[in-house]
Amino acid sequence: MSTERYNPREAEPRWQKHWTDARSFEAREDPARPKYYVLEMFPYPSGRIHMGHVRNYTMGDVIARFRRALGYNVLHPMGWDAFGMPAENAAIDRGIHPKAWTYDNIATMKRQLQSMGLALDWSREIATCDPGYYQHEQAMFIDFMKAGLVERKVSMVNWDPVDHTVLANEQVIDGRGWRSGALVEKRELAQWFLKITAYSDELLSALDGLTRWPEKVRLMQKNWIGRSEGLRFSFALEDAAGKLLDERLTVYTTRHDTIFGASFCAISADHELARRLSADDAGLAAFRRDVAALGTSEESIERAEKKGHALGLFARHPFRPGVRLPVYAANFVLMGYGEGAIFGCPAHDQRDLDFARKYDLPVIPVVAPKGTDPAHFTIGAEAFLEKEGDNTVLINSDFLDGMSVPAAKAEIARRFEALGTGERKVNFRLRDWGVSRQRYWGCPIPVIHCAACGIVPVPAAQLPVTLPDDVTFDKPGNPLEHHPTWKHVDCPSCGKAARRETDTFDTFIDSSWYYARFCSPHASAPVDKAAATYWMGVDQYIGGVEHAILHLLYSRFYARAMTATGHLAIKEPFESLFTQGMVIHETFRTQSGEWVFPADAVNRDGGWVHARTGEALEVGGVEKMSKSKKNVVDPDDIIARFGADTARWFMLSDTPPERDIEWTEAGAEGAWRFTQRIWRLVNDAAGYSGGDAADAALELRRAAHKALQAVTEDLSALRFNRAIARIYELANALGTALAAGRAGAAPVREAAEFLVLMSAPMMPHLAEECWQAMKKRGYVVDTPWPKPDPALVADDQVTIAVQVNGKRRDEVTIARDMPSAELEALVLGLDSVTRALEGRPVKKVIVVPGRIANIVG
RNA sequence: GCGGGCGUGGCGGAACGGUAGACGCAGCGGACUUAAAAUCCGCUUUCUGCAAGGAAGUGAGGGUUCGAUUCCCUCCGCCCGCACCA
Repeated sequence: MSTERYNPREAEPRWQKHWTDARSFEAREDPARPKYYVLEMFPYPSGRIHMGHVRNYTMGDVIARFRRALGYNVLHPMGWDAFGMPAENAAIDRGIHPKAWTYDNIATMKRQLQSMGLALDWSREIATCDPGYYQHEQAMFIDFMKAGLVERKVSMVNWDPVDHTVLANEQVIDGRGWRSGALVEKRELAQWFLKITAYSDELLSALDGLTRWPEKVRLMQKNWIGRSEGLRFSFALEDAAGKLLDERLTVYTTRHDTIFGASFCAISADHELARRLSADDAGLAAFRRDVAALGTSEESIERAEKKGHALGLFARHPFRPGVRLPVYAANFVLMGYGEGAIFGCPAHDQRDLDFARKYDLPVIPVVAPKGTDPAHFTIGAEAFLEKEGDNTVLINSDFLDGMSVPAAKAEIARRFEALGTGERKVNFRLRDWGVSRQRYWGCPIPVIHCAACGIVPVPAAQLPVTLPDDVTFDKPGNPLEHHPTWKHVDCPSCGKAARRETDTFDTFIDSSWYYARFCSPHASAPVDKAAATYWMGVDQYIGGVEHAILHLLYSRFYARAMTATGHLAIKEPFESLFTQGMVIHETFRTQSGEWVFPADAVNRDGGWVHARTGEALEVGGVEKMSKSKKNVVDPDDIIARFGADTARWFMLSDTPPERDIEWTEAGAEGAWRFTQRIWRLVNDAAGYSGGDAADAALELRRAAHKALQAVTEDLSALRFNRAIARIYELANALGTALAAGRAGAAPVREAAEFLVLMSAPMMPHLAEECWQAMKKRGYVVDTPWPKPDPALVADDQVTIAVQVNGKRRDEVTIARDMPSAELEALVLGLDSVTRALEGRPVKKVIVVPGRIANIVG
């Protein structure tokens, strides 16, 4: 029968309006129903959505619609991570106010997201730059202060000279600012810190409970937190003349077993002792400047040469009377870890060995493979590092000789503890979270600096501290600092003139609790307890793996801090995490190396040329879509050409969701053809009046129920690409049945209905349109997910392979419940088996019911 | 350097230790059409054979097993994370 083509341009906005008018996706707490909270990482309003957003939000939407059909009360909200530097950059570059720029972008991107037909509860929309949102952030910060989770300290910070701001360690990548790409310098500033390290152990151990997180992400967080068990102890110090000093030098080590191999001590250039001594030591002062200049720059990435400056002090070996170790300031010792001081054991640490060779210090091996003669065990250019499973013993180590490494560690720890100069200590790589930023477009830090009272939190009644709108961006640095009046306030405590904090929060704070705010976006408290208790935690969180450490670790910390201050009652915010792959695309460039938009590249006679200039083009690699390489495809264009359903379908087809997906024109056209194919099949099925041969009907019903079973399982497990393959199979089966004309109207309609309902999470507009074409009552969006009939899912005839010595030689179709003995007799009688045996006697027959029969001969 | 992951047709990819290559894309052939588009049907791992069939085949090599893409070991290649953390 002839049917008009399905026209998404007309149908999609119509259904979007229907869902909005019917408030289909507005969520309300309902204790009687099981809840399901699905959340995708909210976007930064950069201007327009890109294909990565399309993929991310489509996945979340499929889950939301699928869970809804399964009867869950689904919460699926959306908002904007709206503070951040690009808004200020736009202000600086183009003179647009950050607020105007941000809200314009939000309007554009909201329209784009709506055109995708997402099942979102827009009534819960939040923007982090809205005072209605950030006032709660400020209130909670003050609560955190009271709970001892906030600290102000002078610290060495990473200064981004382009953005004029401080970066967290995590925002420094290869010595460069994560956004500006500028080489980062070191500076000292008074900063606000959130004490995430108070939860180091907890954040680490709780990872074990996150069984529905990717193993990879858990491992990355584990390494980031970096727990190590070691010993902290102190050396007695003496001067060059051997006179004992009052001061002792405290070091941290995990290799206390190698204490007898120690040949020097080294402290960080930023160590308090080094600072003090540099006052009277010009050489040391110069050395400290050199180290600071190197900072986190490229040279250190390329493993700068180990360098030190002798302090003229000596550490007395704790177990070797008369032996003393020279103390250096060294460029490879980090102030931020342990005590900022170490003892060097060159034989068993490559850094220490490099250092010892340069300064001609002794190299004494103290650990060697069992059975090695200590007299002949020497160290060359490489330190001897233990590998797991090595069978080693201590040598050259006095009372430790002959012990294993763990036994030696235990003995040394015991002796230090007995002496009272050392203790076992667990250390973490994780540092406290510096949250101060010298920027305008962020949440103001709600404190006041008073000459008389010191730091005074802004009283609750005076919150929010809102950003002034009248700012200028004509000079570098923080506009809040330059503002004529904003920072001048009276001290809430003494009433005298005081100064507002002009720093704003790291935007990672904004995104560390938005998931909780979505539970009650209009509540007067940061979080409504009842709402959060009902909705939290997030049942399925979806986003890019680039947030594996920062955002996810901060959010885990925030959930705990909020719980500690009574705002929440959970620990882990995200029960299940899924990290989706990127969208990649072919690249094209001209002979002169300029990138060309794929839309401008045309294939002519087997080669690629520029559509307008005709210039020959080179095909580059398939890479992540990026504006700089111009290999981008605009979602608006795709939706205008094919409709949202096609774009959504393509994003889920073929490639597993965790892998990178390549956007191809051919693939998009394939998805488009399939939307039309479903439309035709459904229309044919709706008017079907074919025969009703029982076997044909049963075959189609089986195919439909099997597909339903498989798609249900695949969608539950987020295997979208497999679910789609199953839907194709059912479409093929239905097409075959329609062409044969023997299946009967009821089975055909059932198959068509399943086809529509199963594809609805991916192609919701088309599904509604098909539902109407089939004259079904109501709407797909309100229709429960069908249940497969187990009797139809299981075949009663099975085809099993017949193997001889593990090689497939034949196949037989038998009743599913045929007894093994009967099957054995059957396969032994096959000609193909007799031939393959070549006269050998049968030794054994292995029968796996329903799968295989293997004859061993 | 340390840690993790991945290698399957021309391409994206399927495959509870049990018939490798489902499904899609591309390609080839055919039907419909004045023609094209659209659509529908068929073929499509390689080698060999007229065919029935046979042989090889999941990065390479070995092992466990009646049977290995799947489990174990060694190596090669690619990707990602951390990177002086004592």
